Amino acid sequence: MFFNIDPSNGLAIYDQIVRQVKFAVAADALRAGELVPSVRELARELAVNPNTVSRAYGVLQAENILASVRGTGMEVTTDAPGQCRKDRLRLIGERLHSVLQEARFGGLNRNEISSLIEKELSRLDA
Amino acid sequence: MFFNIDPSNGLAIYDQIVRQVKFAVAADALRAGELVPSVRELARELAVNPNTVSRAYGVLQAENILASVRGTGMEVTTDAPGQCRKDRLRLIGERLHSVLQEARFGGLNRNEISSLIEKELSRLDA
Amino acid sequence: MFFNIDPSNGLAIYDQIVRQVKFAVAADALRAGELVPSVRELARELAVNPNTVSRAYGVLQAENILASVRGTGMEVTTDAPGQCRKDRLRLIGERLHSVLQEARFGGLNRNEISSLIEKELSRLDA
Amino acid sequence: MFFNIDPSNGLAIYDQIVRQVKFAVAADALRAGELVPSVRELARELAVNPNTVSRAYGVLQAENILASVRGTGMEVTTDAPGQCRKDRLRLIGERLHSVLQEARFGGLNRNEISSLIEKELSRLDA
DNA sequence: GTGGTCTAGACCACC
DNA sequence: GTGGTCTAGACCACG
Repeated sequence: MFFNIDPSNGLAIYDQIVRQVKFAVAADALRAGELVPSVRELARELAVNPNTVSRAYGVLQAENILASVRGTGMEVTTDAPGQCRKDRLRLIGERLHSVLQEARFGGLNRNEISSLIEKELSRLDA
Repeated sequence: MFFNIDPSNGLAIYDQIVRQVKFAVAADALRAGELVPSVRELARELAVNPNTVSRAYGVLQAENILASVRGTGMEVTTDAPGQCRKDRLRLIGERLHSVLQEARFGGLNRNEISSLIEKELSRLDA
Repeated sequence: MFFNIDPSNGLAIYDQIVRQVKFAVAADALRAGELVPSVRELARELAVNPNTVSRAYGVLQAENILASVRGTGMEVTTDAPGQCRKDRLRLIGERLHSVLQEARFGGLNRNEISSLIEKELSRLDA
Repeated sequence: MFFNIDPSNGLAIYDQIVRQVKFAVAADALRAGELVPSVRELARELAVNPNTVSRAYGVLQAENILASVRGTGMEVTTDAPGQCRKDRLRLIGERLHSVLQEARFGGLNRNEISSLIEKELSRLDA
């Protein structure tokens, strides 16, 4: 599937799952009405406890991104795509803001920040 | 002083203090031999529990950034400046990498990422 | 304390806790700024697993009824009283509606329903 | 038919079916010897999985409300009417008790409870 | 001491 | 098979 968890991320695992489901919906990799992987399946895939996945799905349900269909699974709501596209920029923007703020506060000038960004962007492509 | 703590940062408070002390040293705002604020003073200033500051100082002591001077306080070691300048890019780079990775994974293309960065950079200047 | 859990209620335990906290706030038994019982304490008192209490508190946090104070506990927010007083009638009204609907549907006429209510109300006072 | 299922009721669907069959018998809408709808027919009508209906009928059979007639279907037993009329008040009374208990516990006084009941009763007639 | 997170494993209701 | 709930017990960060 389209998820990758990084335990040393700082973010809680369940939160990473929440974010990645949102991103997958925002990127049309998951569409309205589609079923997300079952709790057990995703747990196995990510080598994570089912409860952790269940918790993430619970959060997404509370945010009206997913809805449970009895005995069938969890499906993406019709509201989800719009909401997730809106969320995506906000979620990433918040983290980016926090990092850039620290960089600036840490005494890096704009040039140093830019070159650091360039370096990390090319590292990403590799 | 030169510290600002953001409790909703994801990073633990003590870790934010550790990082900011390192950054202050890297930026020459704190020089070798200088005394850092006392645990109590900094705790009051940041509206944080003294134990939290104490823990941060403990970590910095273990990394040989700070050394305790009996009856006086904690001073910046002579090794600190070099070490902190080295650390600074690494610490910020790691967080930046994590965010950019999420952005890329989240389906943003290079242009969208760049414009998001521009937006956050200008927000920072404001 | 002011909570009583009924495992054979149909409602999940964590949901009963959520509702009862709301009711306690609505009834001014818990006021804004006050600390609710700690997770472990309430768990012990109700003879329930701490995770169950924690989950209830998590829901209340998400609804902005409680806020966690690092290392101290969970406190009632300033928004809580108004919100809980609004919620109380709705929550009870919903259950009442469901029961009365069933009674009516079950072929009881208004008189029979009224006398059943009277009977249960006096049972309550006993 | 005379059934209405509410999935957000708290009660399990199969239990709602059990109760409603009992109520229909108690109200003489179903009489001794009459055939209840087939599993498939009722399942289609309620937009519910046939297994769920089958389970409900199984419970009713175990309680001697229904009896299967080979090759024909399930019929209402001769014992059923008496038994169901007895059950009806008990089943509804139990739920009513639970709600009123919560209302009283939630800090509503007798007047507030009464006016809430009035409100819900008139809502029902509409 | 506090809450937050995670694991492991169980039982239930529903499909 | 599915999700929902609960228990038991662990570790972490924070005060």
